[in-house]
Amino acid sequence: MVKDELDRKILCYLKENSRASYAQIGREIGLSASAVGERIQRLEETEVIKGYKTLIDPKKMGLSVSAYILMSLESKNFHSFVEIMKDYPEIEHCSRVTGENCLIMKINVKDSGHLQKFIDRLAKHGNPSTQVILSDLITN
Amino acid sequence: MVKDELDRKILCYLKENSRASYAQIGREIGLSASAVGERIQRLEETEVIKGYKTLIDPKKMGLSVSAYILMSLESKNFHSFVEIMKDYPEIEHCSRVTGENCLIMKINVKDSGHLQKFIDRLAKHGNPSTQVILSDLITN
DNA sequence: ATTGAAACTTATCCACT
DNA sequence: AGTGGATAAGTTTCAAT
Repeated sequence: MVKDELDRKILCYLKENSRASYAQIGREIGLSASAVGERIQRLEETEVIKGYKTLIDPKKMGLSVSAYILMSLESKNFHSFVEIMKDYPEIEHCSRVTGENCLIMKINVKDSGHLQKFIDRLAKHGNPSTQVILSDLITN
Repeated sequence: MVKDELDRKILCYLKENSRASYAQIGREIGLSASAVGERIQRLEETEVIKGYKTLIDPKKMGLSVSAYILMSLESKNFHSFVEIMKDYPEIEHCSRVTGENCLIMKINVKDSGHLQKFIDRLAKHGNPSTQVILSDLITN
């Protein structure tokens, strides 16, 4: 899948600037644009590359409060909640983690009122524990 | 900054596919490529758009264990640790959250041995509490 | 697996609106 | 603030290696 140093260089470059052109990457690593294109196509097909995302500032979209919520669920509710959760637009990402049916999610909400409503909604299904984000120190 | 529905449509589209061409986005929302380009340039300048990232599967890079680590630090160590931490390649992202000098970070490591070493390194500065990721349920 | 050429598509600039 | 035309740059495909 990731064959050699050139693949790693391409991924390293794309990671931080997914809008870079093949030509630009090629100049950087000493390869023709078409070779870069073919390598990237292979990395996409083998799902080494899982997508190209744009980082948008939630604050500038009117979502001024971000938080991590840790939540444990009863076993019987777990899978139904996971389905319900997919329709919550507040959730930026969510992972299942070790511990008794535990989830960690990152959310973006308008304000503390919205946060409260969101927590109340979660509390119907489990025990959410919230930690509001003060600042992002590292973002890769 | 985000002026109207067209801006929101552009951001919504770019969010999930940051490699889309201006022409392609223009076709989608009924605008010329040059108009799309000008809007995106403005969204970049006003930092509504904070970057274009490629999602790479850590497992396919030989990083088979991912985890969230919650960590509280002593007040006097906090800022020096934040500087040290910036050189840890294992950290994918890290946020300061409410609570006594608390951090939440997401990390990717090779295996459980690597995880142990990493936790030991953190433990010199504070009290890390680790939750290994079993699966990603939502990724936006 | 990489190159370079050909054919096609896109980006960027600018005059016009 | 958007359009459309012109030009430079980029993408994609493919034969050759």
